[in-house]
Amino acid sequence: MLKVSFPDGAIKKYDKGITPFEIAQSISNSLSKKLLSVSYNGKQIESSTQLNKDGKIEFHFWDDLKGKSAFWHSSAHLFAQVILDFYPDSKLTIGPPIENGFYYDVDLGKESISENDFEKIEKKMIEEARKDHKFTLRESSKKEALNFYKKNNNEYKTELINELKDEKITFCDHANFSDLCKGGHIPSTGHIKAVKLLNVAGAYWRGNEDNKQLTRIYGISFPKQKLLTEYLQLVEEAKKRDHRIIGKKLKLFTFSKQVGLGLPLWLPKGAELRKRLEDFLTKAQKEAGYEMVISPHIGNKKLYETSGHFQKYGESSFMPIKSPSSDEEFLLKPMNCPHHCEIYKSEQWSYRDLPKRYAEFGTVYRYEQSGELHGLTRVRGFTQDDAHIFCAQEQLVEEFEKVIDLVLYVFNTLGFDNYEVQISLKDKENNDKYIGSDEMWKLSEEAIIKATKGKKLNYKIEYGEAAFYGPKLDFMVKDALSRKWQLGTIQVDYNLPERFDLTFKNKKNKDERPVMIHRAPFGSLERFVAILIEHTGGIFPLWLTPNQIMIISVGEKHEKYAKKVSSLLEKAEIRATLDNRNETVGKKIRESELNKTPYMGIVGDKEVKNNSISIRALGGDEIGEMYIDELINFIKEKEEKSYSN
RNA sequence: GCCGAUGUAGCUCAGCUGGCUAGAGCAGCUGAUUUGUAAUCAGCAGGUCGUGGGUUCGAGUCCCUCCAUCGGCUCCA
Repeated sequence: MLKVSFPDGAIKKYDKGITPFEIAQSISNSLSKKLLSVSYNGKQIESSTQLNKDGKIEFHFWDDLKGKSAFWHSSAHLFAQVILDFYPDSKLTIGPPIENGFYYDVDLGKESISENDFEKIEKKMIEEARKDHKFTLRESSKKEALNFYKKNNNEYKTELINELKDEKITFCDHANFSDLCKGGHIPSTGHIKAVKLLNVAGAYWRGNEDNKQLTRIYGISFPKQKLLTEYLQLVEEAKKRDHRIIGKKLKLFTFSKQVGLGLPLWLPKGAELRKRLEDFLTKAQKEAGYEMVISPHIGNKKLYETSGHFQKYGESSFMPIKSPSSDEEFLLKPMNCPHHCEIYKSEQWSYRDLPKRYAEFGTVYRYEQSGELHGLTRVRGFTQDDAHIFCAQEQLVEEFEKVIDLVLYVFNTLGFDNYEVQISLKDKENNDKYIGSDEMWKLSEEAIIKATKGKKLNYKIEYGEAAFYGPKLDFMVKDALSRKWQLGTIQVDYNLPERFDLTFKNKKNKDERPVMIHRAPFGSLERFVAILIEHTGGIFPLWLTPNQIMIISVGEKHEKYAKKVSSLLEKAEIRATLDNRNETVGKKIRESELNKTPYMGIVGDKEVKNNSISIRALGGDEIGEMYIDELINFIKEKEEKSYSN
């Protein structure tokens, strides 16, 4: 007999060799029909796998992540089967489930595929799905597996098989189709009721630019047609929150071909909003012991040779600027750190002076590849809310923790609660991508991990994501379409202090090398504003919003009073805009709504008579009639509350 | 940089398989209207159809080049 325990704590006995599917069936028939996948002792298995050891069972359905991932993984198999029907000479590579759906990378050889081909593939997939083919896992030897892929010269699968350490290899079969696979499928294709292929893209084999580019097809599938419709609607809604669209509508920023690609132009409303963000951070930084510095937009090439940035990025960046009279060359400042190192060097420091914390809203220029540019999130000229902290080794972890506090304070105030904390370490296989000794790297990595643990953050380690001079702690936030962007970043650096020969006098009056922390809570103002727009849909907190209240006059005879109200508000430092146009009240309200103005104040006969104003909130809520000083207090109070922590 | 798609007025879009002076709404300008909680009415003006080439009697429409944008890949100091 076999003892199986359930998540609710119940333990039941079954005959050996029973399958999870049969267990589900024994509980209820409807349960087994919904069953998509199973974990047994923590490992995701097939619902048809015979159980021979005692263990803990967990059923997965559509509403949990493992259920979905089995569903999409299996859909990728179905896709692969159909792709081979239409393109028999193509070579399959990998096809994993992702956060929303799945993709499959295929080498189509001479063929190509476009979105016009999607419909026939989707149709065929559904046709095949309806035949309710069972997914079955089959063991095979390495040799057999290699032979199988030799037949169609699939060098990709061959490479994958050769890398597998196990002699036992598994295939997943359904219908007449087999794919190298380690398991985790839904019982049969019949569960798949709706399929949508989303887009085609090029993707390099194993993510390496030097390898062949394969065709990647993204798709998503559902157990009900209705879920697909809902999903597509959700995506449509999300697209409306695109910062590029809202930024245009709200007149926050623009781009001009004449000025240059990836060089944002901040319009008055956007510039003011950005200034408020800067002021907010400046205040927080002052309280945290930072000092503001300012450095120029260009720097001598030698400066970046000293820092090592030129050797690393010189070729792929804006070309040096030559001066008319000498051989000197200058670079557009691609980062602020070397400048801040020189600022540190301008004086002698004692251990008593440390830490020194230099902050600057430093505008930098980087030549991003053309295919990389993306609204405000990826640009060629941007302003970092940069700071560099120079401290003694024993201060490092505490300083790092303080920076974490600052980043979290910024995120909380702006309502970013859905962020991922990522420790970005170096790629151990590719040591030549990095500078600095192993010892320095070890110290830096330890400090970051220690501080992150000290702050009890839930973190994830990513290898190969470090900067070339040191590891980072990155705060990743998703945009409207779930793409992850690095906003806040904190980095430990032993390299630049070495390269710039930075020192301070320690207690024993000996020169000691400081450690450097690079940090930017926003990351860059551009990217931060972009993500903020996508999170808020353009409805900014009251303290940040471009226009706090729109004063709307009903008719011509109220214009004078409206003007008076608006100037009273402005005197009280409330951002009020007057709409005295010869338009209907309905139209003025509509436009104010579309501009996401938080409040509207209507003035007509009644208000002129009462010396008052009638307030309506964005979205239509009636707040009521109040006197002007009441309104001022009301807005001030709401503004205070709009800092969300 | 690479793969795929797209590119028509300031904005959002229509223009079928190539056929006479390229359309609409919004925005703009002018005039009327003086408005009470999401679009008042009328008139006017606005486009070398992304660029350069080609096919054709004829190209917004077909083909090629380049540029840009969008979705990915790679990259991201």
